[in-house]
Amino acid sequence: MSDLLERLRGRGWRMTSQRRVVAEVLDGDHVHLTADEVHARATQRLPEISRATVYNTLGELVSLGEVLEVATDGRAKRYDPNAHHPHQHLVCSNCGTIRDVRLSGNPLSNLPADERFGFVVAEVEVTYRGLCPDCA
Amino acid sequence: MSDLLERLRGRGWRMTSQRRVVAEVLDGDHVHLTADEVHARATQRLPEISRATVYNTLGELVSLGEVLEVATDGRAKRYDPNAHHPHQHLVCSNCGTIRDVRLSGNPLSNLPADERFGFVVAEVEVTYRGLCPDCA
DNA sequence: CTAGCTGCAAAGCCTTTGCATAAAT
DNA sequence: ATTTATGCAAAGGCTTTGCAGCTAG
Repeated sequence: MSDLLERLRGRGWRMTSQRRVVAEVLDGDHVHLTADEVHARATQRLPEISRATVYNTLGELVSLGEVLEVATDGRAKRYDPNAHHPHQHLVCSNCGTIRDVRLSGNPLSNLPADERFGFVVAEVEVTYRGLCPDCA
Repeated sequence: MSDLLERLRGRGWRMTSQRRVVAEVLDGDHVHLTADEVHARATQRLPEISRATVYNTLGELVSLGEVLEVATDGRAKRYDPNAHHPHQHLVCSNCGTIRDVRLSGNPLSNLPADERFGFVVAEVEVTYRGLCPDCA
């Protein structure tokens, strides 16, 4: 359990009950919820919260750099609150489950400047695809 | 220009004019088209081809392992015909352009067996995100 | 007070599906 | 002849948007 809410307050983020609930639902380790799952959990605490607000809030957290969007082929995007600790993902090709892993080296250093085709590279995303223990 | 069509014939893939056109449009280096772009280009050669057929065909090429799906956050999926030469992607966060790059080492070896959480890992996907020369 | 967030409902984009017709082997 | 692909149109999932009203600061 990290301090997502505290960080947001510290950045002067306007706080509302909806935003607080979204941030609370999202916070934690190995959390990779879809927008719909976030909405479902938020609804348990705040029955009137709308899908639009969940989407707005998630979009904002992503812009702020406090939450990462994880694109999984075909399925709905997932949201990862662990944006401040670089990590990689193990994704199950069957059920879509995601697990965080942490590698030793820095994958960015694998791409020398002279192979970047003029791109200004900001981040690297490493995804291991396969079957999770349950599906294998 | 590789020999996608030849490989497909060799595998006993039932050939139709629609499928041929899709495979032709897709073939080549540094090609990363969306389904809609494939349809647009295919339509130039074969005006009656339907979107459904393009989607069906793309899905089949992916199942056959001849084409890779590239998920880009939010935007439509892109299709990469270069499935037989392992490579990584440089993706522009602004315009979505994709470029292939080839690293020296094998990224899979970066994840030791004891950090796989019981997953049977089949492949690694490495994506470098940043701004392309035009957008930077 | 007032900038800006919320909820609703409608629309949007991308993709899939069902079924009758057409074509490949 | 038989099996499989095609096209159409409709539906589906996920996400965004417009706007009137509400709320935090």
